[in-house]
Amino acid sequence: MTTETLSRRDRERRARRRAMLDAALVVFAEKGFDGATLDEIAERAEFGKGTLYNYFPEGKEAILFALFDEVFEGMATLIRDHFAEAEEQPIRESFHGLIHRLLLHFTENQETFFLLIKEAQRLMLTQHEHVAALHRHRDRSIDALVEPIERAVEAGELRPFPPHAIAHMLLGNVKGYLMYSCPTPGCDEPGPGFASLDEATDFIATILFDGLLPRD
Amino acid sequence: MTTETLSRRDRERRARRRAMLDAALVVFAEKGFDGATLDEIAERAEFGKGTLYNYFPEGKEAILFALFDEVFEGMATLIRDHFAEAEEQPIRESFHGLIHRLLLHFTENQETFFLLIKEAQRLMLTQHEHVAALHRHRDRSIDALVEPIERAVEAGELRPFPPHAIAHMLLGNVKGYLMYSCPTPGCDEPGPGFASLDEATDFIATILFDGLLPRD
Amino acid sequence: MTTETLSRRDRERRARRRAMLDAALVVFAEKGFDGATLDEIAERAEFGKGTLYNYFPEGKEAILFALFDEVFEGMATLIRDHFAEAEEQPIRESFHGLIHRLLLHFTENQETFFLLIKEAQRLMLTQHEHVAALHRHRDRSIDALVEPIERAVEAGELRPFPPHAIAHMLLGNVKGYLMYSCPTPGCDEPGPGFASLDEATDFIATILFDGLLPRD
Amino acid sequence: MTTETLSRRDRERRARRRAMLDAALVVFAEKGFDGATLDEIAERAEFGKGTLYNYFPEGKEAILFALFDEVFEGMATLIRDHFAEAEEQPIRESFHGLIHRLLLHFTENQETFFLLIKEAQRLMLTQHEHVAALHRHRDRSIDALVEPIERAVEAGELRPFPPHAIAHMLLGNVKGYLMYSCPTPGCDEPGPGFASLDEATDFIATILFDGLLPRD
DNA sequence: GATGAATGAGATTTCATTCAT
DNA sequence: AATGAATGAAATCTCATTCAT
Repeated sequence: MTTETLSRRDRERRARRRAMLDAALVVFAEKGFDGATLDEIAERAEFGKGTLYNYFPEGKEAILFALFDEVFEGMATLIRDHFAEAEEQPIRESFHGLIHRLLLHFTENQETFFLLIKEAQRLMLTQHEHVAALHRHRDRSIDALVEPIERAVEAGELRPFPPHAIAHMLLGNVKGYLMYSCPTPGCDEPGPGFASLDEATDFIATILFDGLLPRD
Repeated sequence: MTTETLSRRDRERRARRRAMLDAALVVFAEKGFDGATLDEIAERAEFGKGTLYNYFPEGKEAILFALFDEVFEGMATLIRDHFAEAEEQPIRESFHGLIHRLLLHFTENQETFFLLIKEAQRLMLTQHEHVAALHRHRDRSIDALVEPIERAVEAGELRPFPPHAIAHMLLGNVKGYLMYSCPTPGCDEPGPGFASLDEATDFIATILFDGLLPRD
Repeated sequence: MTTETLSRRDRERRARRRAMLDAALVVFAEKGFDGATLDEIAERAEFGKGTLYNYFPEGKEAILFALFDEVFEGMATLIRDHFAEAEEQPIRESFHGLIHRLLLHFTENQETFFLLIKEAQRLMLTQHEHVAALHRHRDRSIDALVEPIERAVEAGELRPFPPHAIAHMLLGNVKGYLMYSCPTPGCDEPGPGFASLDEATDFIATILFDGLLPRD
Repeated sequence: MTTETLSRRDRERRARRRAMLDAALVVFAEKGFDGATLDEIAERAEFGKGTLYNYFPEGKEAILFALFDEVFEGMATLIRDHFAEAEEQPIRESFHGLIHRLLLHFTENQETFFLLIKEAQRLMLTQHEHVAALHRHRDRSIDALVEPIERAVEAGELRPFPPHAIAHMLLGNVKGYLMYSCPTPGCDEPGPGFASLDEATDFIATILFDGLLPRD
């Protein structure tokens, strides 16, 4: 009945929630939201199906959105952390580093990437009641990018395009490259794309900052 | 019983198939594959639900893949046509024109775009038995791009990146821009992005060919 | 494709609807609304579970209310028919006859009676969204009674109580007697109450019209 | 550990049981047995859900039957008390008083009335394993009525009908009137029926003892 | 060939009950 | 003894597919 006991309960509760979200992420990433069943999620999480409803009383969709919370927050945090650390770098290096981090992040957390592509993008083109929430989620990553871009544009270090547009294109190119390089699932071949993350990073950064036309 | 009669039947058959696919495209684009029901498709096509099975005996998914056939073929044809017409142009102009055409195409055929984003991308990250077919579909557009890119690379007009990779990034940037500029569905606001297709085209072309760093 | 064909379809459709309602009545009467399952109703009706939803797309409750439609209409019709036939009779004979008919009706259609007691009465004491509809249903029987009662009251043949109240008590006494005389289900004993319907009718009519105090 | 301590425990135990039954009565009366959830009952009783099972190890239904115990016992006691107090009154006055008490009792304890109508009546028309217990419960009220009725019949003060039947009709008319006068739940209108309990009592007593036909 | 009613597998969700703390 | 999280059986409902007409 002491704080110790309470905090143990609390810790356990969080651990279970975590286990459920982990399981759900894997299943949603593989099968997609509609293809996933609560049975499979519960089984993978090693809980009874009903227990899911203790943690997410609003049901299946609430689990998806809880995952979105984390996934988008993770991306925004990564971006914010990067700029906090790379404050003094010239713009190209700074973004080169960010692209590298993002590629690494989504390579190491492929389920996260799949969830974004399969479910977040799909829902954003929908009249779903929570689209707005989704846009707000995405905008947290965009917003973290906009400020440094804005400064660079004002300093004349980047072409004078709308910072929002630039931010979207930056993330879009990372996602686009990952879609391209993604190996066909279930097939053994390694997938197209560059052999190393460094090369991939250079490729994206070159296109974005230098363009495909050779500069003499 | 003559060829004339037969060909009339044939024409009617095709017209019906067309009507079904048109209806399915609209419904799939709006609701997504899982959210769409055959009832709704049949009703919109003004046919009985059973008739769908006369034209697509393999069922719901067969309709989706028949749409993919058309949608990807349409994109590949657009690309091929463009290069057939723009044979003599310098590389930047030529691709500038292509980007414009693609933006126009997907703006005028938004359902097509939604289908690609919502369903084709999703399925490509799946172990679905027909992923390979999907990749082949996509590769027809890519292949139509690769040849001119290859020539430009060899002529030193483009940086020496793998033509496949370049082709993917080109299409990826068009899709990325469209995702960005797409208005929130159900909301009246116009959506972000540039006011005119020309500006959008310039934006994408500038990023891709000249890069975000100003050239002096 | 002629009217003949169409009317056959129509007849079949109605026959199926009938079979479903018949099955539902039996199951609802035995198990109550909550205790009944669609599986059991479908099985008893010898249809697939899904077929129920073709006929009652609004689901389980819609079936219940469709039954109420019939059951209340049946009761109201019985009352109206009775007074249409018994126009010239003195008031006591007329109502004596009605009581007899009602007892017979509910004895022969015990499921109907059970449905009224178990579900209609329960729902009427509820904030259910369709209570109002239920009251209107009941009022059709009451209304059919009120007119003759009103005339009798005005003619001084009945005590000057509100006709509505009298009508309710009349039906209430029939239901009350039936509740009393109803044999314990599942038990072989015959149930209390009078041996014949005639005696029961006399009993109810005597109480209602003459009172329990002997008139000298 | 002394008797005092034990009896305090005992008193507390009873108080808790009471609180649970009070909560259950309210919830069962409003939602019905099937519609009620143990969660809601526990919350209203301000106990943990598990605690309910310490007091009613047989579960939800045991709570319902514990309520029946009290409700039927309350009715029987009311009847017995009445006749104990009204021993010397002439039969009509005596029953007039009883009717008044019953109306008052159920008006003041509407949940009790709802439980009887919604659940007891329903269960009595069921093959439930405890129907017999329910009948026995009801018979305690009936039995308390039968004796005075029997005496009155033997004394020629009431018509020579079976006392059981008369007892049932008496209670049935009270319930019937209450069902009639009950306002539509959720609706603001006052409900039909007489303005005062006294008028209602006169109405019921007149019907039962004097009949609807005017005595000259 | 066109039709749409019939079908039942399979999905989400609820909730009485159990039991470790 | 009190608790409430865990549980899974069982319910309603949906919808792709079949098939008799």
